[in-house]
Amino acid sequence: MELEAIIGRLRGRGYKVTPQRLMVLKALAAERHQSLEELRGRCSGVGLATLYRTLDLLTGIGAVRRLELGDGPRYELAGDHHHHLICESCGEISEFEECPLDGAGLGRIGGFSPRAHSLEVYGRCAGCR
Amino acid sequence: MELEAIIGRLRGRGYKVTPQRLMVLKALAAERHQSLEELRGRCSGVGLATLYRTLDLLTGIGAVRRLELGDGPRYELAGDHHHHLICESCGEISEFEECPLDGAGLGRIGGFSPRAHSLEVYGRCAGCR
DNA sequence: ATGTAGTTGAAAAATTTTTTCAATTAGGAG
DNA sequence: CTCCTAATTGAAAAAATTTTTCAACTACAT
Repeated sequence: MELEAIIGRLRGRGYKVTPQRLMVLKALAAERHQSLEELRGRCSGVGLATLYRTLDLLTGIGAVRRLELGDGPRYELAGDHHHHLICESCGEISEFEECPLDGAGLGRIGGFSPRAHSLEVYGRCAGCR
Repeated sequence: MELEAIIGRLRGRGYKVTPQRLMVLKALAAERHQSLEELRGRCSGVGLATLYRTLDLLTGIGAVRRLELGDGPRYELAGDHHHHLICESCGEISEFEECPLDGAGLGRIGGFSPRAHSLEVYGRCAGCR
């Protein structure tokens, strides 16, 4: 399970597995690309500072991705590779899994060696056309 | 010239071309992906609020892109299509023009019709390998 | 030259994020 | 199971960032 792996990674690095951290992880597992406020809602009892600290920690160990999709940061579990579609009309955010870079891939670019990438696509969702 | 086009667009939409706006535009033309502080440095005499307002305005009319590359927002003229390489070791930001999506292109994705996209590549720069 | 809507700077307000610090707790050692 | 200790937490304060307010100013159409 996804969460188990993250918990293992926390323990492996000497971090404690606290109820607060578990709560944040479960909140993240419940839905993708959530804003801080949404996470707050799902993590009642977890202090604001702890929420920030936990997201920092999880981002640091690669368990969480911090997104900037247009209005304020969002967070999601970093588990699977996918990209975001942002509707410029209604603001809806959706995902797609078929990475357009899969085929072409990213070889060395100049002297730069890629490790990861993020791709955001802006346009209009089905509903808004 | 790039700036002329933007100035035209401002006028066309009923915005005034003020010395402050020109100063911000020239600052943006001087270098890519600048932080607010860098822009501040190049725009002496321009009030902070005006700088924010101007960047907002220019972003609104599509003349400027606001970037989120890792630590704090950055801004650049939206003129040409390019993407960013972010070195995870030293933080250096560089660009590349050859868009990997050029060939494959982005057709309709599900019901979503793409208008633009942004791609950021994280890895290690030549110097850090 | 004039009038006016748009613009500006400075300060205040609002928002967001980080830090501080005393109290609490997870988890290893015995 | 109990103890111990370093890690963690919450609340409040502080810091950083962004937006708003408002009176004075100015670009530019007429």
